[in-house]
Amino acid sequence: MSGSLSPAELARVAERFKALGEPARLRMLDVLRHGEMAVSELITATGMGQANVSKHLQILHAAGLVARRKEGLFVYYSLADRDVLLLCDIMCDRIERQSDADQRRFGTGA
Amino acid sequence: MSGSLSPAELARVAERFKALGEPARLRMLDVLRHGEMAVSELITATGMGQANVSKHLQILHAAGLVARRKEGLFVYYSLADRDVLLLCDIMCDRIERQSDADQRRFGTGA
DNA sequence: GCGTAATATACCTAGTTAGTTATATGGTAA
DNA sequence: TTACCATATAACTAACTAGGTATATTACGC
Repeated sequence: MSGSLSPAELARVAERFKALGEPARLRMLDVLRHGEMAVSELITATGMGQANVSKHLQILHAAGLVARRKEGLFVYYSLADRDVLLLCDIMCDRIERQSDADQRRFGTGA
Repeated sequence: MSGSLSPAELARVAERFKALGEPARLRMLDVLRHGEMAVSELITATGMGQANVSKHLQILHAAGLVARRKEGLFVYYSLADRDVLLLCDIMCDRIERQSDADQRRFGTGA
């Protein structure tokens, strides 16, 4: 965000943030922290439906957040790079800081 | 994203990413890089409708991405902290890197 | 008080999307 | 070939959302 982004650039950045803006997809990324996984493993790990998992994976892949590798019948997905987790970590830290601030502001009920 | 986030935590993180996943809101944040601004200034700077700007500001504020300060008739908004821009910068860097990679892969047409 | 300016909200419409079920695609094994 | 398995996609519904217009709220000056 160096200032004065073109509409096309804004749209691309927004697309990627939007891909992260869904609990189901964040959960899948969280699961993928443990390493590369086949779709069927993700289905088991998340408890989500097969078609739903597949669709979310397409969205994550289109956003460049996960990498894809085919091997026989199976398709293995993994985190595209460490920035993906960095983004989530920053966002989580923000939330922790704001939770702390809220507690300071409203008290913990002691 | 330290692994095994609760559904409530996932929802809160997703809410914040989703707030960033809209070109109009990214544009507003980009404009706010220049400093605190009243709503009317944002309307002028972005060319968006008044109700629309106001609604997007509520979303950004609910996500903790902008700070709000009232002064008389005016309400001034500003970036909540530098992490907001950091997130965008990381995402932009990702896009630049991937654009570079695409150019290397497909050629620049020289 | 009244009028007016700045912002927020209600309401509506059109477009989008998550989740589902059913089906298609691609690859393997017999 | 046929049967089967893993994944992707199509089609549908319900819920959500961006953007607009109209209205409400809030604070100021008179």
